[in-house]
Amino acid sequence: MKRKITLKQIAKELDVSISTVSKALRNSVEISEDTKQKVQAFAKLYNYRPNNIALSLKNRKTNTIGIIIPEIVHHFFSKVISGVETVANNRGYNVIVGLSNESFSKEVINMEMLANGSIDGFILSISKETLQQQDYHHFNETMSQGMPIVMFDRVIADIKCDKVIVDDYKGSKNAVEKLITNGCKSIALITTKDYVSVGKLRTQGYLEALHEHKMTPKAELILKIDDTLDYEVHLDALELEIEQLFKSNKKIDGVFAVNELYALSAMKVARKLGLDIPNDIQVIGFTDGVLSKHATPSLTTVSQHAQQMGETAANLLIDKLENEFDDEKEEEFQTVVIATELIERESTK
Amino acid sequence: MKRKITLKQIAKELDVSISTVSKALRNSVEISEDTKQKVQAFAKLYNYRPNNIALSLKNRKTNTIGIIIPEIVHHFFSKVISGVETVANNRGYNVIVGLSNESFSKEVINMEMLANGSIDGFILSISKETLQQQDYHHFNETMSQGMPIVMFDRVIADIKCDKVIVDDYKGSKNAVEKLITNGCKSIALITTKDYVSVGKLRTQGYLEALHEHKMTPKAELILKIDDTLDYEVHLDALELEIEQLFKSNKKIDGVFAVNELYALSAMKVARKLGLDIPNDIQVIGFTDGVLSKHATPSLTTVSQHAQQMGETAANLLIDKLENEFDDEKEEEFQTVVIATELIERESTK
DNA sequence: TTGTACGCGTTATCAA
DNA sequence: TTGATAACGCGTACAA
Repeated sequence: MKRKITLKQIAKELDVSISTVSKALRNSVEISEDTKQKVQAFAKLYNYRPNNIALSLKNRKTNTIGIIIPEIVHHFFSKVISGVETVANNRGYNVIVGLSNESFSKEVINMEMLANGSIDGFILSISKETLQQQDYHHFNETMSQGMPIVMFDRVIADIKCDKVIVDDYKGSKNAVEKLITNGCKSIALITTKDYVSVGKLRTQGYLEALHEHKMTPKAELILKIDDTLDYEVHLDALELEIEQLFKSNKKIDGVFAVNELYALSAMKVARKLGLDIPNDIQVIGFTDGVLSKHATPSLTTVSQHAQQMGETAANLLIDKLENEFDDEKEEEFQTVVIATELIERESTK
Repeated sequence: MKRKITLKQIAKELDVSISTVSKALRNSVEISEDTKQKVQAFAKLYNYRPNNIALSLKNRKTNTIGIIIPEIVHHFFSKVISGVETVANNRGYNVIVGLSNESFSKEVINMEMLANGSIDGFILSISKETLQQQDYHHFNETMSQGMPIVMFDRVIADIKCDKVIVDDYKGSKNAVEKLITNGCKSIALITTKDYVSVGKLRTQGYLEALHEHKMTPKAELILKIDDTLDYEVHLDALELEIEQLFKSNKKIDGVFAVNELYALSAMKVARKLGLDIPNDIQVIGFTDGVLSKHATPSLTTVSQHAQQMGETAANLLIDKLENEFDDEKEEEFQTVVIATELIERESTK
């Protein structure tokens, strides 16, 4: 078990100084051809590679970006990571992953852990608990230390940083309009509590679509789910609530759900009640997931282009990292909006 | 924009030496109470945290583990990461993720990038291309440099390192036995080409189960899919092949598929051909995925306990990292087998 | 053309 | 009780 070879060892072996070796390997004109050849051959033989950590320390730059997400076992987030990773790798960066598990304290701890020199900047999506508590000091502190943050999907308007979001509002509006165009007269909405910003925006899109088509929103058609519950319990409760909704509003002929699971649950309950999809009831979900594609019937959804969100976020962050010259200028932050796309499948006519 | 504060700056501010500050912060008995208090208060005020990179360089230990997987947008792999991350965080480690995208060269490049000091050890699952080319030099080189590797799921018997695998053989055998017990007389197998070790083992389990129940395996009931194709093309081709299989073997009353997608496709085709599940045909898949749970009918599967695999791998790796005292002793490698579990749902009787 | 010295931030050892 | 020094591995300005 031989340790990785260092400049020092090469220098010793070849009986030259460390800096000579360093220069020779970087093909400096200061060094004679002879020495260069000798050193380079030796380095190649022993497969010399500069130590990243030493470089990071010296350059005060790690070439690593940290990504903090609420959950990794989730198609949307893993797709975002995939996008980040692709761009990061192409531009010479590594990606280090932290999971908040939707917990405020884990989010804080993870960020502190990484902020102490391990990374150059963050890409993150805020945990539900943080959104609820509305405690954002850790983001501001991180940035005040000169570490840039790019937020995606779950963002906060008040925080000054780059952001990548989806046009939740417009995407939802389009989806609901699609249902209206398809002839739905009584459209239910299955959404989350309002503190999740995206849930709120998607709800607004729903309302606006109804409004524009002179349809009166009815409170009894809007189901706001408390998604802080344990997953299994949540799912059962969800189905019960949806069943209740359908039973007390027999006229429902369209459902817009703000995520994939809600949409699938709606389809399941509808089937159970003997309703045909899409003839009796049409359903649209909001997501990029695999479930939609393979469901029976397959689910029409608003696609978020998660991969593209990740790529965009990574580019924004790396651009910022590599353009620190404008230190004096007032910092400018961008918010990139990724267009959604309605993917029509079998759950709509 | 204030940079993170360092020992040096604190020392300068308080007009003491760097080493005094360092010792005071670590509560050394060498330092007077007075000085300690002064230094600690100041450090707290400025939120001092030791720089990880400097520590890594000094200690030659990064407290970071690298995980290389073929694909992150995949329920199984993201669950493994989740397991790794949980254990790693609890034991004071960070996780840095590299994706091979099933490509040999990306796997090599990613590993080289991380092996140059960024991490202390690897957890990985081998890419398909690597398995096909059977070129494993990068694993051996990495290990010969003293960097431990723990492989999971897709492993190679010849490589000497710790491994975490699932009892693919037994899991498959159990699944097929379940079908037999449930009365299936003609059981089809949908599997991958043999170079994917897990595909091979699962095929063997299938054969053994038939054998033990004195059923003769028939070549025409075994469908070996070439899964190197592009995903979309692959899926269409897959369904065609399955349809062909069903049409030319009308007696098939049971299907065992080595992954979730194959199983779902089988169900889809069966439905299309007017077969009822589970009455006409019973289906079992092999995986941990979400699809199985939410499919219609929900799919009986062999669960791999991906999360547990990740946790086990992380513990193995960290144990090894923290027990390097037995340098002289012959290194011992373990292979931990995680038991599978048959999760019965609606696709079997 | 080569080598010395320094600094990145930290800790450990030894000297004062 | 405190401080100076060396070392981790590297690159570079400057001296020889």
